[in-house]
Amino acid sequence: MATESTSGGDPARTMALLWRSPDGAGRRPGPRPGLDVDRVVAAAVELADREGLAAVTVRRLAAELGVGAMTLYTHVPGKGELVALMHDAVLGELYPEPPAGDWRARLTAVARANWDLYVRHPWAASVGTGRPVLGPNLMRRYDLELAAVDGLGLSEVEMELVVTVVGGFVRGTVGGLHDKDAAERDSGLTEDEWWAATEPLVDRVFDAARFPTAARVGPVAGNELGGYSPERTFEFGLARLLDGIAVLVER
Amino acid sequence: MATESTSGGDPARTMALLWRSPDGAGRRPGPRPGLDVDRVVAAAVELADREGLAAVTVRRLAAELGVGAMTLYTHVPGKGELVALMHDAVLGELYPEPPAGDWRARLTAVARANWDLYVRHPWAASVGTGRPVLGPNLMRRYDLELAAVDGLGLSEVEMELVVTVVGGFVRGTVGGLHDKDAAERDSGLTEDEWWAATEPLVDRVFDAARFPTAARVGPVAGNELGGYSPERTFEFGLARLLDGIAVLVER
DNA sequence: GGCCGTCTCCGTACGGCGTACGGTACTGCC
DNA sequence: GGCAGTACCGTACGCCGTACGGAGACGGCC
Repeated sequence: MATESTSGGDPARTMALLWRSPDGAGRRPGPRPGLDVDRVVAAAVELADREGLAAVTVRRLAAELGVGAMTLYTHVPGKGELVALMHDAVLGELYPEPPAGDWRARLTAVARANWDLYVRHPWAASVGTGRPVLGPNLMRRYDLELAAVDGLGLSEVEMELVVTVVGGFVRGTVGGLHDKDAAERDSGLTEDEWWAATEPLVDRVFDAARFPTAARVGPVAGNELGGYSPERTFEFGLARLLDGIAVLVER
Repeated sequence: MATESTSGGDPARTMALLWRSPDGAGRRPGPRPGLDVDRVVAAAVELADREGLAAVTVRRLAAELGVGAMTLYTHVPGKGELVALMHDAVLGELYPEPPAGDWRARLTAVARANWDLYVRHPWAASVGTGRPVLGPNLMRRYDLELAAVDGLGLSEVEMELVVTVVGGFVRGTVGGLHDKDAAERDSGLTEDEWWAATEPLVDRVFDAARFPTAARVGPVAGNELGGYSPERTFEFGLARLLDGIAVLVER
């Protein structure tokens, strides 16, 4: 699912940036910086929210900040690290308060908080997690989400699996939202307009006898859900998933 | 989640290619074609399986086929359409036989078939679905998966939602696998090597008092699962999801 | 006060990408 | 035999990320 890599240069440098570790020395000689990591990252997040992660190019971002392209490399080692910093930055929006209530309320809060985050920052769902960038906000999320399933009599492994499954479900489902946004942005067509243009083409090839169930269900679902509806899918799927976890928890 | 767009040129041309509609005329004047769509798509799929979707560039693919870069444009309108054709092509591997058995067996078969497909073709999980490319194999999948949840007393909308949720879960979970592959490929480090290099950096900043649950669960889960384990997540999550769907079906 | 070393900023350039355009050579039909 | 339509593809354009090196600002030291 995720396509945007975050790997790149020196991991120690990346970690230092993520945790904003002071580099030891105080004011050094040289001109006063006109820019800092936080401003760069904030502008990048804002740009990605507005026009998608693909619009965040070094030149574009630099122009938006009113500096030359290569200036960004003074503050950030490279594009990969920038994306990592953006990702950890938006994760910082999660859980102003830790999830509370009974386990079902807590897990619902976890799912909904992640969903809302990805709605605000759709690009964030496509940041690769193959080598998780272990920033402070990712750590905090991991900790709070595990805490949300603590004390239920689950083993450590089960706790980890529950959290991962819920997270994977949210990411998988929100991916549809992200795709819709991206498609609308770079085709300039709303879903209705697209379907109006596509339907006649489908009719020409679609054989109801060959796809009987699709022919019966597709139109009904399409009408009732108003096309593909990630929100409905999220609500429905979350309810099913929680019912399934209940079987495990309340056994 | 998905980042690879498939949009682009004339939808009618794309549909004709996907459905391999004969274009009416027989042999036309001109040199004998040395290449056709199927060979291009097959080579692209093979290359993507081997080195990831990012390795499928027009120049690279053309070189692999022993032709000039621009030659590909004779057979395929553009990169977007190529990806669409690749996607529909691998979907053709699904369901040599329709899922059979009771509903739980059928839905398990659906989930596992998609999982196996994405294991064979990890890049396929990152092909955007914002404007689904309505090829014959996507249609067939949609039809067969809906049929797998037919006759359970679910409404049309519920049928669609169940299928979408299961699909979203599989895609979301397999995303982890894809990320791992991609990260290993372009960092050259296995997960163990990466963790060995990263752990000391984490220890320097990680504060067990600040993240108590993570400090307790993380190491246990890490050891027992051998790092992040998408396979275990899939098995565990599928069991929970089916239990939850059972509550709906057997109400 | 002057110098040195370091830092910020950034112009230029390189090798990639997708693909528009136009040219060339081949071939089926009249 | 000529023509029209096709397959192939060299060149070029505007993007991308970023390596490299130079210019100018500034703190610390003498």
